[in-house]
Amino acid sequence: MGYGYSYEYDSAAATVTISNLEHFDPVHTFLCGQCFRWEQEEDGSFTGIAQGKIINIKAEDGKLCLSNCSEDDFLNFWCRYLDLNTDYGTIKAELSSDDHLRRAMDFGWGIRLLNQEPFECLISFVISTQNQIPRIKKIIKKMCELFGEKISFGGKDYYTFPDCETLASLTEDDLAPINAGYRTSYIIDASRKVASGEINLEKLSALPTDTAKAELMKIKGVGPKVADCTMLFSLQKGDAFPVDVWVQRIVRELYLGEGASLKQISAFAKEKFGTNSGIAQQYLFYYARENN
DNA sequence: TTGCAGGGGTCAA
DNA sequence: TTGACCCCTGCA
Repeated sequence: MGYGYSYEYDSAAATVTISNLEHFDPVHTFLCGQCFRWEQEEDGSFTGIAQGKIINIKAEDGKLCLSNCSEDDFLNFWCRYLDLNTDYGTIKAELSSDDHLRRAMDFGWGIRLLNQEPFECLISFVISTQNQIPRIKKIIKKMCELFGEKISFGGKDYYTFPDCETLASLTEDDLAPINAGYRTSYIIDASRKVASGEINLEKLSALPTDTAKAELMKIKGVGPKVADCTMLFSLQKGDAFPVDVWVQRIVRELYLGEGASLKQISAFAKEKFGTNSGIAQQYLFYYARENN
């Protein structure tokens, strides 16, 4: 592979075991706030669904174990989803010239930026506005239960994220049971714009970040923060720097002082972290949130 | 028990 | 630039 790690596939157990993988920790990666649907199990492992596939990921003895995973799915999907072929060693070396960031990276050393599915990511962050994580998760879960497809795994039922056509066909009344409040109309607007092709999420990935951002912000309920999150977590825009209250707090405290405006914070990130802004944001965000 | 503030922002005026 | 906002939770 050329990225330091190697893997073994056990076809009888449908398990991929990855060895010598650095800079990856499931707890850091799945709980750093970039995703809402990876569930932590009692044994500390995580179960998640993407592309209609469900796997369990467990870190053990320095190895990473992917259960319910075919070799084909690993190579063609999960590898990219988990961002395993990005060289985090080099990125971290570049960022570590900054003392604050080095401390944040020591703390959240195992964060990787997932390459999530764009539509799910977009809707999830539309739901996240002016909301707290437990409620965000609850709303998304309910939406998947009502409008996704059921998949059984390990004796439990899981649900896929609904596709844009399904959500686009719904009314606000249909969505009332998920209790998303005023975000309900945003969900419908976003779904209809994607389903109709007015917004082509896959194509946005190839556009310059500013252009893609402006496109996304044509959707109701999508402002600068939601657009940045969607681009960073699902459209491979590593230079996107989502500024939420936590990032505002920590950037003001560590770098710019109390008076810094939102605009100044964005400009600061662009200048200081450049193409690595997104990953820098995740380390800072996780560090700020876990340590208040 | 009840009431109130505030939350991973965004919209509309 | 400034309130209002659905709903939920934590805390007097």
